[in-house]
This record gives sequence, C-alpha cells and structure tokens, in this order.
Amino acid sequence: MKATIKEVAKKANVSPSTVSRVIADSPRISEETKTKVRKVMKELGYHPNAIARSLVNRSTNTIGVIMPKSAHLSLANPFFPEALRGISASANAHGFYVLLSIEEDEHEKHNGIENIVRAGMVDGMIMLYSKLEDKTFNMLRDCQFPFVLVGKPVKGNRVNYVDNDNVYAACEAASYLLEKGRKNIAMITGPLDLVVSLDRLAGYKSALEAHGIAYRGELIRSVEFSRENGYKAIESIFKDGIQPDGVLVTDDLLALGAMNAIKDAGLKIPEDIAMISFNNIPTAEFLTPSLSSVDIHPFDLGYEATELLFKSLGNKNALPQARIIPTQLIIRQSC
Amino acid sequence: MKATIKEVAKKANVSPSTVSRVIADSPRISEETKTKVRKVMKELGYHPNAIARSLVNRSTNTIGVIMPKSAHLSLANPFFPEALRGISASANAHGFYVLLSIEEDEHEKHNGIENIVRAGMVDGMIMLYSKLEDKTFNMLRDCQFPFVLVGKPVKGNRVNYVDNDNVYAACEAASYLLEKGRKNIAMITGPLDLVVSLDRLAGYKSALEAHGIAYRGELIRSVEFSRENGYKAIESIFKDGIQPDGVLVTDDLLALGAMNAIKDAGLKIPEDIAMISFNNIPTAEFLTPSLSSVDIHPFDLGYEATELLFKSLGNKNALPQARIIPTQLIIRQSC
DNA sequence: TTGTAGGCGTTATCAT
DNA sequence: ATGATAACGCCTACAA
Repeated sequence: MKATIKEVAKKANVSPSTVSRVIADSPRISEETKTKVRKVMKELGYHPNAIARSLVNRSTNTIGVIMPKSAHLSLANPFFPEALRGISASANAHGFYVLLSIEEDEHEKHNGIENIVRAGMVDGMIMLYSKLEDKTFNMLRDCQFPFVLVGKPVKGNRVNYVDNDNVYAACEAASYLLEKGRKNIAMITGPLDLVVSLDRLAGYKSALEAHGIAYRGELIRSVEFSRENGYKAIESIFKDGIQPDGVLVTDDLLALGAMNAIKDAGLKIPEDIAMISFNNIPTAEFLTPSLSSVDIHPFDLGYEATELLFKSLGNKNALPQARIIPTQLIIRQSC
Repeated sequence: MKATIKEVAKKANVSPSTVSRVIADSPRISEETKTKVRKVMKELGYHPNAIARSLVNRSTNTIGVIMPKSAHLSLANPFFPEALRGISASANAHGFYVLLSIEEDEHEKHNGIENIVRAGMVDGMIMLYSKLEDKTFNMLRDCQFPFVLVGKPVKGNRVNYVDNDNVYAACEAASYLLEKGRKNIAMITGPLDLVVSLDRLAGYKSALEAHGIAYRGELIRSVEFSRENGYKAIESIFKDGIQPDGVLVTDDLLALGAMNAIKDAGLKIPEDIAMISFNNIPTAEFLTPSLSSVDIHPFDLGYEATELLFKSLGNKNALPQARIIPTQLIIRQSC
C-alpha cells in the first residue's frame, strides 16, 4: 500500500496541510519543519497522488494527442512518429504527460476523443491532421476546449494551428519541374477532404499559372495514402492515354508505388518522367533513383504545436495563433 | 462549467447514488428511474468525471507505454509505431487509455517513469525494450507493479513478456546464408546490453555451429542503431582486412548504411556479399537490390503484450507468462 | 428500489 | 508558521 499525505503527517507530527505545503515548497513553512517532513517522506517512500491532485486542481497535467485513422497506414510514414517525438519533447519540458489516442474508425474516433475530453482526462489536445467537416474538430471548437491543430483549419475557423506553407511548398516543387522544362506534370495527391491536399493542389496550380501552362484536371489523381494506390494512380493516368513528363506526389509512400508503376511501364525516372514527392522518408535517398522530396519537419510541427498549446493554456482568452514551419525541397536523382 | 452527478440528481429528483447506479447500469434501479435519469444526463450534457472515478476506484483505466531513448532514432523504424498501434488497438478494445512516455535521456527516463507509476497515473505498463541492468525494469519489478516487457527479460527474471524467438530467427537467417554456400558471414548488431542483440548473436553462433563453421569474433560489430553506424561497421570490417561473403544485420537502418558501404567499396550485393537484415521496413522491397529481412510482426508484439497486461491486471497473482510471436524471413534479392 | 453518509488523497481557505 | 475544515466528483456500504 502506498503512503498518503496523512501518514506522513502523523509520523512527522504535523498536519496534512503542512505536508502539502512542504510538497509545494511553500515559503511559509520553516526550513526546520521542511527537512523533518521531507525525511519522513523519504522514509515512507511517499509520492503525491496525481489523481487526487488533479481532482482538486481541476487539471491533469496531461495533453491528449489525436491520431486519425489514416495514421495507421501512415505510421510507416515518419510524419506521425516524428510529430509525436516533438510533442513529447515539449510536453516533458513542461512537466506534462501525453495521452495518445489512435482510433480505429471514424465513429469510434469521435467517441473516444469526446470521452477523453468530457471526462476531464486532459487539459488540452493536439490534433494531428486537419480535414473538412471533421466532427472531432467541431466538437472541440464547440466545447471551447483548448487545442491546437497540426495542419491548417478550414477557412473561417479561427483556431490555433501549426502548419507548413503547403501552397508554397507544392508551388516550389512544381516550379522546379517546370523550370527543368517539364510541361505535362501529373499530380498524385491524398484525399481531397484533407486541407493539406487542397493546399498542395493549389500550389501546383499556381506554379502552372506562373509558368503560363494551362491546368488540366485529367492529370490529377486523388487517392488514399498507400503504395498500392500510388501504383494504381499512375496506371490510371497511362490508361487514359496520357503520358506526363513529370509528376508531383504528395507522399513518399504513394511515390514508391508510382515509381514502380513507371518502371513497369518501361519508362525511366527522371528521363521520361521526373518526380518530386513529400515527407522525405529516411530511405528516400537509398532508392533507385533516389527520390527528391519535400521535408516538412514533422518534429518541429509537433513541438511547436505543443508549445502553442501551453501558451493558450496559460492564457485562456488569448487570440488564436498560427505558426508556420518552413519546408525544405531536397533534390535528388528523381528529377 | 461541466455538470456533476449532483446536478443531475437534483434535476431528476433522485439522490446522487441513484445517478451513480444508473451510470453503472445497476440492476437494482428500476427501468423507469433509469430512463428518467438518462434523459436528464442528456439534457445537461453530463459525462462522468474520470478523475474522480479514478480516485475512488483506485484505478485509472490507463496503461503506460515506455519508449527508450534509442527509440528516438528508431521511430524512423516501423517497429515502435507499429507496436504502438498494437498496444492502442488492444487498449481501446478494453476501454483503456494509453499514456505515452518517450523520454529524453537515461536519467530523466527513470524519473519520468517512476513518477508516472508512483503518482498512480496508470494501472500497468508496457516496456518496449529489454536490456541488461535496466533501472526502470528493476524499479517496476521491485514495486511489484504490473507490467509486460516487449522483449525477453534477462535470465532469472520471471516477468510477463512478449517476444520473438530471436535466437531461432537469427539462426534461420544465418543458416539461409550458409546454405547458399557463404562461409564468412559477418554480423552487424545493435548494442550488446540489449537482450535482443544477445539473442540474435546466439542464433548466429548456433547456425555456424550447426554447419561446422568456427565462430570468429573479428567478424562481429556491435553498434548503436543508425545508418551511419551501419556504414562504419562495414568499413571497419574491410579495414581489418576481412572480406566476408555474407552479412547478417539486426536492423534495416543499419543495413541501409551497410549496403552503401559495400557499394562504395566497389562490391556487389548479393554476388560478393549476401545480406539479410531484420525488421522489414516498408521500403525494403524498393531498394536496389531489394533487401531480404526478417519481419518481427511488431503490431502483434504490442497487441499481445497489452492483452497479457490486461490478463495480469485481472488476476494480480497470476504467474508470469511469456508469449512468442513468430517471425518471418522474407527473401529478396540481397541474398 | 432508493437515500444517507463517509471517504478516496489532495489543496485551499480561514483560523490560530 | 501551522492546524482544522471543507471542498473536488464520485462510489459504496449501510439504512430504510
């Protein structure tokens, strides 16, 4: 059985409140008493109970992290684990714990998160994605519960968020291809209900526009993140009788599949089709050809999001803030 | 402000205990009252406070997950995220939450975990590694705190654990190389204070023995997990004037570096040096040559560990159990 | 079937 | 500088 504050108090011949003050290192307790009480705490192996503390303080020193269903696939993708590391690093630095919620399906997800929030398990949340019409997002916003989005909110939603400039990043990547003389640039992107997909598509379009090239919808494929879907997307473009000379892919897993589809069609990268992708997985440089990719700095996204959360926890009616984490286009052999 | 059980009670004209019983769906409450109370709960948007519940129940419905420092590097490695998914899947199924602890350094780590445990934040723990003389392990064991090790405990420590048969897996892989006619098989392994490293080394040795080949210590390199270290390990073997015709690597990240070192030395894989690695990262099949690797089924390791934890939570004085998750040697071009 | 009262371990307020 | 007391929100004997 664990020692409680009362037992410490009894053994030290003081009252529980005195012990409590010693724990808080209150200046209103004599050094003498402090050392005496501390000695007893050691002897008894006493450690304050976090639950009881949370109950009276109405705060748990814990932040929640929401990972979307698609993260299951993408856990292979370094984005989520790296973001998690960033979150954890910031939380640790503030003496906070991290409650992780990886949910199974849409329905459960919503319930799970709502439980965590309504049950008072966490003081704030980090959402590791941003999509249109998201129930969890709406719930959090409607509750006025403190949270930070990793990703950009839908227009008009004024909330705390941390994101890359995905429009810029995609524009930069597409421009690189265009300036290499590529004219027919396909795009393979994730689901279009994700804000990140929309942003990157917008960036792609703006690059075309800046280079005086017309946008053609038939060059675009939107699919769920997986290697298989990357493969199929390229296949489908070829089947439509289109042969692009470049392709912008919004995720390296998709790119892996796409590369294989291109090879299987007897075409060469980058000679026939140049490729740039996103996320810069650790093996990108070891592929043949090595894969050009945009590093989005997921650790920083997680870290800064958490820092922002603490800031808003400290000042409940602070205005929503945004932080933009720079991206880095890493050119390798694939373009 | 959130509604409490008292407010529900008042509005429903019943006592708090009745509401409590409705929450627990006690059979001693009439259906009539139940529906009445439930209606009020809905109206008030009532949700039981998990903290208060935890305090009186002395249990938090939360399990902790400990990720070691080296996981930082290895988060690029699918092992940890996949294991996390498995843990989360099992925890969700049991209505439990997951508290994640990724710690910075050894010292902090110990303190962090000890806090979590002693503060009563979690009902049990999953340790995602196993090494010799580990402080956290000893602390947990000495506290008699319920936990499950993913990995094998040091001999003599009777604790719950879930692991692969790493001796067998390494033996199988080494034997494969030997049966392909390779005679001088090097081994690049992780730190030798990790039980997994020792086991795989033992498996390698036993394969040699079974094939009547003498063990030579100069063929072995033990390094921290990283691509750079994989590169250096091969370099160091070459520098010693040794040219192996096969190499067994205990992690794909190490293998990536090793492959490059071999290529840079002007040698070919598998012609000059055949290679088998561990962990089967998603890109293994996309490398050139594609990398043979042992899939250790990290999801299952996490899932089964958590199931085992729940079992031991249910029966505090059950005897320690072990579960072995099968491995799968996946042969590709590198051997 | 339902209500009352005490307590889970802590902190905060008000005394002393 | 320290102690008594009352919460925090819930559960659970024990009573009725």
